[in-house]
Amino acid sequence: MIWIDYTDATPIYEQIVTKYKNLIVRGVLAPNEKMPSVRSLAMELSINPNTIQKAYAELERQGFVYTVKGRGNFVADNSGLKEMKEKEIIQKLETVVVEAEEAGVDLLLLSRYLNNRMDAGGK
Amino acid sequence: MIWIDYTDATPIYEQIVTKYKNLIVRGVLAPNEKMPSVRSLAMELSINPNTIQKAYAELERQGFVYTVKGRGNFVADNSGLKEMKEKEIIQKLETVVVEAEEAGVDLLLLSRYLNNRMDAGGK
DNA sequence: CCATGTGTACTATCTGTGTTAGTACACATA
DNA sequence: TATGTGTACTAACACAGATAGTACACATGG
Repeated sequence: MIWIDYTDATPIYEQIVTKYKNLIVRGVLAPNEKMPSVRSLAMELSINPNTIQKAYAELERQGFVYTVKGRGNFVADNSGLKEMKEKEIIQKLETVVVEAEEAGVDLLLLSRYLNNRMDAGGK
Repeated sequence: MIWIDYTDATPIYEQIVTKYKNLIVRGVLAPNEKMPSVRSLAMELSINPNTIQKAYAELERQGFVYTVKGRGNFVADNSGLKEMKEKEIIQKLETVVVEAEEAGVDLLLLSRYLNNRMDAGGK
């Protein structure tokens, strides 16, 4: 279902968090669907169970999954998750905008890039 | 001239690199103008000279300053620096765009935010 | 009841990065 | 010659990420 990019400096547990958030927000994983167990996912990805545990704890903290002791982790049923993810992305966009402003780069440059990018993606 | 934000998780030397790149690109620092010495800037910011050295080495590596041994660091004279900074920012925007796509978030959301942001900034 | 699978909580260890501290040396200039 | 400059080291510390191993509590199906 997911994979790890070892050429990416992003910590493994963060990659797992991001990828599962995307799967959940896109609806690939249905609400209340069971997540892979900590041990099985660790086996599948060939990484340490503690790292999976850390990722799951973060997913739960952010409200994307809920945990039932002795049974496993399950996808949360929350229509607000997509909106949360959208706000997260807008926040990152804002960070880029601020950096552009501080460098004296015209935001029109970003706007043009984004528009071209949308045309290219929707072809 | 610059300051360090200790509430920011970004490493000190990276903050210094980013801030001086902005000052140079904006023309606040003129080409061939002398940069603060490693030791004096370390004193001014109350941080270790080695950290400044690391920042200056990075600035030189990226072509924003040049070094004359025994004399100091000086702002590079290169009209392409602004374009380099622009490409760097576009690259960060692209990263956000990819994350949006992976989460199934409509790029129109980003475009609308950016346009509103430009109107607000240009008031 | 019991074996198994589950989450959870520890401790210990290793690695890499960021930072500080201290020393030393070569070069440029007044 | 004294001072200011960049540069190159080594050592030490703190922290984050990751691994390894162990242990315990809970849920479920036989």
